[in-house]
Amino acid sequence: MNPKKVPESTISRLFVYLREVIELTRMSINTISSAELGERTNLSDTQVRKDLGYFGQFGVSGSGYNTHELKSQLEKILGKDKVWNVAVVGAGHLGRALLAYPGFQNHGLNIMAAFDIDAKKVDKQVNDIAIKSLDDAPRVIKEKNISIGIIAVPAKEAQDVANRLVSAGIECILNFAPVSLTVPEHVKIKDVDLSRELETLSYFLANKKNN
Amino acid sequence: MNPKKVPESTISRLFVYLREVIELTRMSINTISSAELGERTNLSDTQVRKDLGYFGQFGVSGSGYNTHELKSQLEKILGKDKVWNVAVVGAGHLGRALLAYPGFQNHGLNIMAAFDIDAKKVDKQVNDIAIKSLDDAPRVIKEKNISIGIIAVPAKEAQDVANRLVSAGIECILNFAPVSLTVPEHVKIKDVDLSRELETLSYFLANKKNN
DNA sequence: CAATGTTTGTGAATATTGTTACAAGGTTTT
DNA sequence: AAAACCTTGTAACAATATTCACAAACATTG
Repeated sequence: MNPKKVPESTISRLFVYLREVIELTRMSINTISSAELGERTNLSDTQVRKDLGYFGQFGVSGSGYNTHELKSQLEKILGKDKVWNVAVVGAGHLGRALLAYPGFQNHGLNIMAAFDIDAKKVDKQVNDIAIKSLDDAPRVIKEKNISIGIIAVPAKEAQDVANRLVSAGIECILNFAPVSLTVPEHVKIKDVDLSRELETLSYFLANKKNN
Repeated sequence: MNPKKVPESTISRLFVYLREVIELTRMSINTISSAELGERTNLSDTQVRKDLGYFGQFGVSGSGYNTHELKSQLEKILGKDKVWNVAVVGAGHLGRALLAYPGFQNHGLNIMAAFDIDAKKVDKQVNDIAIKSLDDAPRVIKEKNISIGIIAVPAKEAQDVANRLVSAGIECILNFAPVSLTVPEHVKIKDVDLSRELETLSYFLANKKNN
């Protein structure tokens, strides 16, 4: 299925292309060149072509890519036809923001459950989802066939939550806690560290001044 | 100040090391080897040494790194002695979660202002910060000497907001909107695209099944 | 329909990032 | 204080990722 190994950065960019191509089809633009698509996504034309090249030949020399075809090809490549069930652990500000975020549905991601250890939060309702005790997680994760877990708890508790999710059968984790989690080989983990992102910006600012 | 160009990924990892080293000093551990530090951060020992090597020689052959010294060196390198003022644009769920996030203060980041276009939200108070009209942004950004802007508005409005921030003098943008923004060369932009992160995970899941 | 202009797809060249290997320097043991 | 042991720092190497460059394919023009 993957003739040559595709870099993760390519996958990430494919989503960007798809987003743009969807916008183009909405605007009834039927054709786009790699150069234009690159311009719209702040990437080079070759980057666009090379990325797409991993998956076949969608373009037409002399005119470019048909946006409708490219859209459906990208959707197929990226598994947009599939739907995954997601659980959010941690019903603090961030967790609740995620529960309320409307974008997930459009991307084949169904938030099916939310968990917290705080008894005061348990059984409260956020956006049609009842917050459940973390102790119920193993059962609910299996019952509802959830395969993606989002960790939105404080750093201290994150490793424990990760362990519970993994032993409940979760295969992918999106981790918002600012710690390096240890998980078994087969579990895919992705860190989103907001402070770190901001701090990187502040490093950039600090060093800009020194020039 | 940068004898060799330092990869951004190195900078990002330095924050991870710092986080770990702070924890170590709290635990009164005074010395750590690159191997141990690597283990704690899920990185290789050489990676650790190479990253630190960009900035000088902090280690002692035979014993490792002094955690206290490493901590203060990293803090200096990463500009943790400096403080930056931040503005959040968009007071929806995400924007409010950011306003409520206690972590920023600890990282030399002061959220000084929040803006929204929705008149219903203007002048409401979130965590001691009054939400102001986006029209006030240029004035406030200059008055309060704000250099980092966080965009937490819907995709459609993001480019307009970016333009306003840039012309108000913002130098760094953390963008949560799922669009590719265009900004002048001198402005540093960082995208945090939650759907994209999750989608990458879902791509991973989709392709796992096919093996 | 030939001539000119575009644009793709991809090998080859380059650049960047990460890993290996090991000499040099420091620590601990006996 | 010699011997055995650890750990750093880095040069050489390997792996990845990106950019260049151009032939081949198609489109457009006169």
